[in-house]
Amino acid sequence: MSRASDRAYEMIRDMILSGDLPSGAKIGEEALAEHCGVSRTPIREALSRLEAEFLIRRSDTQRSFVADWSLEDVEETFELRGLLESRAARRAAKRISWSQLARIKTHHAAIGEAIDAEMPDTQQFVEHNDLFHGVILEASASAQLTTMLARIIERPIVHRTARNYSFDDLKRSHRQHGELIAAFEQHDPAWAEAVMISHIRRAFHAYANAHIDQRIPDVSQAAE
Amino acid sequence: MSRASDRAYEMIRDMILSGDLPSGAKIGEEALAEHCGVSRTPIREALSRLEAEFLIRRSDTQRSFVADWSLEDVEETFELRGLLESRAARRAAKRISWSQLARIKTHHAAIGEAIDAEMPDTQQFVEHNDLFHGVILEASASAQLTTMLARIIERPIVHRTARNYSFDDLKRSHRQHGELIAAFEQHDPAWAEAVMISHIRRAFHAYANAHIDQRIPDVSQAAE
DNA sequence: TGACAGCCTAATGTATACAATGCCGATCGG
DNA sequence: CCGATCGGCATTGTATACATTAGGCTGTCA
Repeated sequence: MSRASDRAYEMIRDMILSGDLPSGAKIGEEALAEHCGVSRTPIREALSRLEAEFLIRRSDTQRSFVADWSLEDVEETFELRGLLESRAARRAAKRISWSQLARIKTHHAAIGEAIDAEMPDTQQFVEHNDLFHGVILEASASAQLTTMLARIIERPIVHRTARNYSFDDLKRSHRQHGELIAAFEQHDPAWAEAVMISHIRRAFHAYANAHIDQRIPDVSQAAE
Repeated sequence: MSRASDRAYEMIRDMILSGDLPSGAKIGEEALAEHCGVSRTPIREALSRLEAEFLIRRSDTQRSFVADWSLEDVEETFELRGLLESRAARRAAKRISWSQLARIKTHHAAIGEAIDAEMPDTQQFVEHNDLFHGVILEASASAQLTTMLARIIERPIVHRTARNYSFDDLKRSHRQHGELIAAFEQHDPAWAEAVMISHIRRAFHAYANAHIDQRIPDVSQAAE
């Protein structure tokens, strides 16, 4: 990630995720270029990627804006993610290797440690949660599924989900991971798929409950 | 969108689909720029889009090659498409309006005419087949599903498809469309979803049978 | 006073020059 | 003769200047 366009991509993405760039804000290439300390060329490349990931949207005349997410959009995202990730789990159950299973158990254990502590270690939870799901994607052996999911997971909602988890949510998530492992050990596609659907569904409701009567992405009360 | 990069995109895509650029061929930006009569800037943009649509693959050092599609890759594509399009059908069944239903019936009738003729009118078949599926996507009311599917389905691929369809294939496709309409009229999500899965699945096997003991020549042979 | 038109500004699209980086071959040493 | 390393060459990454186009502002006319 040493290329300028990659750095620009991460900077802009972080600005959106952190709320520095509020929903609906207009994005000028020139301004971003100056802010990121690069020229417009890598900025344009970064914007393309962000558009593909639905973090920004473009007007009919190619002006860029930070995407604003309605609750319906959020539910759509979770629906799509559940669809793709459950299919990945199904494929993974058929193909997962012994070493992949071993790795997934390692991450499972790490997550267990993270939430067994007095104060749950969210950092460690998120990190190994990503790795856990990453192994499933790898085992699914579908480059296309992997690519499509990668574009969804970068989304703000997915990113913020873990923060909204209660302690019970974290434990339930961990238990579902355990059940996924059992399904993988049995090489049972239907089981793995069902658990994954449930897993993602739960994540959605955790999110929805946390934002029950709020307008969704207004993290940024302080507009510049 | 911009004119030069769009033209470049279409030109390169057509070269790939027509086989002028064979699978695995190396793609140089400079060479393409000269061939398309534009500079490298729009070429790079076109290559990004083509990569997102899996028509181009990039090496670890960003060299571009025409993607080579194994039979497994093709099946993956059909699997993904079936997954997304059946979900679109399910959503559409719940939401489709009377006027959308009317439009879909119009296209259904047009397809019927196209294949009832002495010589099937593939042009008309493909056109209204696109519109038929387009209405379903519209009725699904999911921008994200729509966008993702747009990246999977390349129109020229669909167009090429009709040529590989036997007369019976065309008639079966038409009958399945009729069943989809029935499911929509009943607003029966499960029914619509099931028919769509079957619809896409059958298309895959039509493809597989047509290429049963051939090395996959290129993407343009993919069937719907 | 309101609406339309034309210019002006600002933003995006494209071209080109330059920088950095990977690839390949040639040459030298074992 | 084989392998490794170094250097030139080809290709991609970035910057910048220029072209084009959208959108706003203002002035004028009804």
